[in-house]
Parts: sequence; C-alpha cells; structure tokens
Amino acid sequence: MAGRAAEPEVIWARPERTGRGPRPAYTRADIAAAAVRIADADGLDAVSMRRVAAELGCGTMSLYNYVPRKEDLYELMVDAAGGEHELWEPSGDWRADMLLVAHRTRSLMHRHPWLPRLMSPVYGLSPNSLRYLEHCLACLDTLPASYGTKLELIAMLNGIVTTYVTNELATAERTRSLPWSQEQEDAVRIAYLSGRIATGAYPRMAAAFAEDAGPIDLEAVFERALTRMLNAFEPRA
Amino acid sequence: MAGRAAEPEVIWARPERTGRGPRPAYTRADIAAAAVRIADADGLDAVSMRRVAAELGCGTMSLYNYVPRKEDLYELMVDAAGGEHELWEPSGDWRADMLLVAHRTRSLMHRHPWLPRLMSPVYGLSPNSLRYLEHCLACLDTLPASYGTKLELIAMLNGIVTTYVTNELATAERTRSLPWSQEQEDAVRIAYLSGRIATGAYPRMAAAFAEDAGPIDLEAVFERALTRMLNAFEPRA
DNA sequence: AGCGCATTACGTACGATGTACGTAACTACG
DNA sequence: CGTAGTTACGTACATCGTACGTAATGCGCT
Repeated sequence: MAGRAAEPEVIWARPERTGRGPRPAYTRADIAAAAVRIADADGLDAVSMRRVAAELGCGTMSLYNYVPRKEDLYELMVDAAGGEHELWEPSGDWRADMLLVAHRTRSLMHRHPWLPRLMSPVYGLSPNSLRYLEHCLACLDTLPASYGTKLELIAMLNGIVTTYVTNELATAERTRSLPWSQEQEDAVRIAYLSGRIATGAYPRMAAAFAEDAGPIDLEAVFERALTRMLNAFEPRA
Repeated sequence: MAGRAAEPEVIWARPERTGRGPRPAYTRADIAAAAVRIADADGLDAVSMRRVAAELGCGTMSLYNYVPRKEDLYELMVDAAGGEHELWEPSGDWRADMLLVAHRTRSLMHRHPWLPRLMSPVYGLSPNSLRYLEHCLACLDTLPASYGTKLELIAMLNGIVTTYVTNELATAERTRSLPWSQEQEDAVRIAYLSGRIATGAYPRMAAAFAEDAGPIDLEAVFERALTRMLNAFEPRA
C-alpha cells in the first residue's frame, strides 16, 4: 500500500516525530517562524514554498515532509502568531477583559498584517487557537449566560475586530506589492469618488461628505463599535 | 510617449469606449457575466484570464484591453453581483429595512459564494456599490443620528453579514476543489477536537460541548446577531 | 474623401507558482 | 542485522498573470 488514498487531515493531529527514519532537521516552529518572517517583511504573497525553503536553507520539496499542503503552512503561521497572544488571569470584569482581548488582537494584527486574510477561512483547531478560546471563555465566567451565548459573543467580537482591522489595513498590504504609493492610490480614488458625488445622483452621500466632522478618528470608531457590541450582551436589569 | 508610467487607476473612471479604433467586441457586463458564470459553477479559483477569455470566445490577451489587471476583473464581478441587489422604497422603519438589507445581502452571497472573499479588500467605488450605499442611507433617514454614525452602522452591518456568511460558507467553497467530501473533513476535525477536549486542558470548552442545546440553528444565530447590533444603535429613550 | 493614429485583437514567451513523482540516504524497530 | 518507513531533494509539469510585438481596424481630423 504505497499510494494512500487522499484523505482529509488536520495537521495538528499528525505527530511531529514518528520515531522512524532520519531525525527531522527542523521543527514546525522553525518553519512557522521562517514563513512569518517572510510575510512580515515582504507580505503574504511573498510566502511561497520555494521562498520558505530557501529561508530555512533546505530544498523546496523537503518542506512537504512537514507540511502536506500549503494551506497547512498557513495554519502554522496563524498558530505561531496566536502564540504571541499574551493571556492573563481574568479580572472578574468580563467587559473590561473582552475589551482588552480585542485590543490585544488588534495590535497582533498590526504586527502581522497578513493575519486577517488567513483567519477568515475556518475557526482554528490549532493549539494556540484553543488556548485563546478557552481564555476568552474564562474571561466570560462572570457573565450570566449560556455557553452558546458566550460563543456567540466571542465570534462577534472576533468578527468585528477582523473586519475593522481588515479595513484598516486593506490597502497597506497591497501597497507593498504595487508600484505606486498609498497616497497616490487614495488620491485617485477620492478624486473619482467626489466626481461621482458631484453628479448629484447620491444626495445622502453628498450630505455625508459635507457633514465633515473633521478627520475621522479610527481609534474612536473601533472603541465605539466594541462598546456597542458588548452593551448588546449586557444582561437586562 | 508610447510607454506610460505605471499609475494607480480606478477601472470605473476609465470610459468603456473612447471612440477611436475598432468597435470593442464585448461590454464590461459581458465580461463580468462570464467571470461570474465561471465562479458560480467552478469556484473563484477557476476564474483565470484564460478561462474567462475562453468563455467569451476571444484570445486571452484581448481581455487586457478591457481590464488592466486581474484585480479589476474581480471588481467587475463584485459590481455585477451587486447589481442583483433589489432595492426598494424605504418603509420608514429603519430597523426593519436594515434587517431586510442584511437578509438580501446574505442570500446574494449564497447565490455567489465567492462574494465574501472578494468584498473584504476595500469599500467599493463601483456604480452598484454606490447605489447600495445610498440606498442604505435612505433607509436610515428616519434614524436620528449623524451621517458618521449611520455609516458606522452600515459598516458594522456589512461586517457582521460578511463574517457570518464567510463562516457559513468557508468550507463549502473549499469542498468543491478538494478531493474529499465536506462530511469527511468535518468528521476528521470533530474527532481531533473532541480528542483535545478529552485531555481536560480546556474545561470550559468541554462544558460548552456538554451543554449541547441540540443542533445549532445558524439562522437564529444570525438573526440574534443582527438584532443585538441594531439595538445597540437605537437612540436612548 | 481620405489620411493618420489610437485602439482592438491575439500569439508568443517569461518567470513564478504548487506539487506529483522518483531516487538516494538514513535510522529505529523486529 | 536487515528491512521498512522517513527524510531529503532534484526534476518535471501544468497553470498562472501578464509584458511585448504585430496585424487589423475604424473614428476624427484635415
């Protein structure tokens, strides 16, 4: 039975070392770290199997001994980044704790701008994802609600953070790989947009533009969104 | 000046027809429709310039007369899908209208499962995106709040819908391109997860699993998330 | 009316990607 | 000690986006 039928596989279920054969030259952590280094430096699109192998100093195809598919490499990256998440002893104030979770997640995504793009697909089963989830649940111990509701809260919080940071960084990641600057791109887009609005076809958008409440404080917008969301889960008095 | 310097460009700013030269054989709508047809049938990854050209019946490189970069093809697709959004005369009840917006968006994403993946990057400047945004603002005419707040509400609503449907469809899109079935994948993941939980390292997740409130009604979860969010914007009495 | 030139059409070609496959070296278990 | 399973890795292939060059086309100007 040399040729195995293709079967689904969770990379975390396969042991790093089976005991037989030559000692593997790298650990999963090594590989994840190399990929993260590349993504941080040159963007997610620069993470290719060849490039990661070169960073490690091994042949391209050797990587496939550790990582059956490239998608699994992504999972390693997400887990490695998740490992940077600092956890703490829950304070007893679930709202404060969840706010802190959100801010820590956001700063993590700022350090690793490729994270939002990789987090969308599926809820992680990676060790650090599980640790993170358990920690969130611990923070919510003082919230009188079912676990189902708590999970909904966590999902919603993560969703908002991801959405927000994605919009915050959407072009930043792209800027790296495009031949023109962020400012040029923005200028062109804004010019086009105000041209469209000037046609009068979008009266409310025109009013929104005219409202002009000064420069938008993205930080405050983020804070407001989180607060509103947490309020929605506050048990009624 | 034959060779132009690379400059940022919004595809919607360039006219479809400049008047000079041979009559273009296709419209943007034709191209978008072809790409959408392929993505609907075989998934987003099947949308390649070659494939779209073949679907249209023209040479691959002819496409670049209409679409300078592939990313712009994606913009055409999003706009075409957005064109399916049925708008209506606002009822005066902004909560009901926004709920309807959310449900329509969700069903649109169900019809075109590749939409969430393409919507994340940047807020659209496409004609149909602008129409959609203006419509949302119209629905919110009866909400006493600044345009800034209204835009935050719309962004949050879209974020929740996108996040929710993404999780809902995350694996569905992948299933199409993988050699094993959704059920097999799920089974493997669940088996691994319960193995981890059985270690006792995640007591709260274990409790969450044990809670077992019957099969999860995703529909209801979606509804609750939207309602909670809209409540958070209700002006205080 | 007719000339000029911008535009369309499209074949060829290049560099890059993920990864299937085959082979050689190696090590733990029977 | 042999042998089976594992690691290492070079080669090869299909596919991708797209730069470039050339031929055909038809609008706008003189």
